Amino acid sequence: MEYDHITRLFKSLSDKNRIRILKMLEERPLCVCEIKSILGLATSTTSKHLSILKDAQLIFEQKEHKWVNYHLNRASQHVYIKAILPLIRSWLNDDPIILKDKQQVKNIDRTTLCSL
Amino acid sequence: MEYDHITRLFKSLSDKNRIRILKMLEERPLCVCEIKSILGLATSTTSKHLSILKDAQLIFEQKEHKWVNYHLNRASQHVYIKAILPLIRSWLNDDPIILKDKQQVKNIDRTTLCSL
DNA sequence: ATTATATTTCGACTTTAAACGAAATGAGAA
DNA sequence: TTCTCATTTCGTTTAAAGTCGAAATATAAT
Repeated sequence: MEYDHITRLFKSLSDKNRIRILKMLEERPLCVCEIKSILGLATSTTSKHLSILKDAQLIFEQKEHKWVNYHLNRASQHVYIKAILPLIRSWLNDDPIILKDKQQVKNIDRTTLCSL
Repeated sequence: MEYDHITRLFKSLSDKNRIRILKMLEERPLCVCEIKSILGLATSTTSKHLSILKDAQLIFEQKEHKWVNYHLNRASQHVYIKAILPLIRSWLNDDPIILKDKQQVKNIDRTTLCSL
């Protein structure tokens, strides 16, 4: 059923932490431990959120050295993703939490951050 | 928080019965008992789904005689609704379940349907 | 190979959501 | 007012989702 895709996509977008992740990824690709420390969640929880976003094809992963970088799937040819990502991109850009998250993305350094 | 609106909107879209309701409402306004009999759900469940879609501002209600008609909120000036409704409108139009639902919307008569 | 570390998977717990039937509400009709 | 009937609200049950910590996996550095 085609609308199983759609409900899964919308479900992946129905959690505030996942929206925050997507907005952070607009700045640059991020690894799990960077996202985890900005959101203040457990590593396992963060990983789960990322797998949900990946299943919905909103993001993809790319291994680099010892990290797994997650990227926004901007080049997707999937009709739903092509429609939704620009909407997310245009929304929430004045939200204080989103602004703070993005600022942190600019300031953090994963090499010092992740070895805790 | 602004993204509470967004997550509530996406959550309202993350259920297949609510997607079916929105697609049915593209045909014409419907009352609870019409929707209930097409979806095959209990009246109370159907009413709950409608209240969730109403809270998300995707639909609105209008009382007429003894029925409550639910309408797609096509004239909404809300930026999220203005963006999402046309997407839903353009999606799923070849899905067999959606097609069957819309056909039923054309054929049913609420006066005989609802007095059971 | 062994160690270190980033991430995922697993198991448990808590919260939230979907579903139903029954009872309450509210708006015509008699 | 009283009755009828469409809808909503309430209480309960079941299923799904979010969270954590611990264990397992995978990969880089020593």
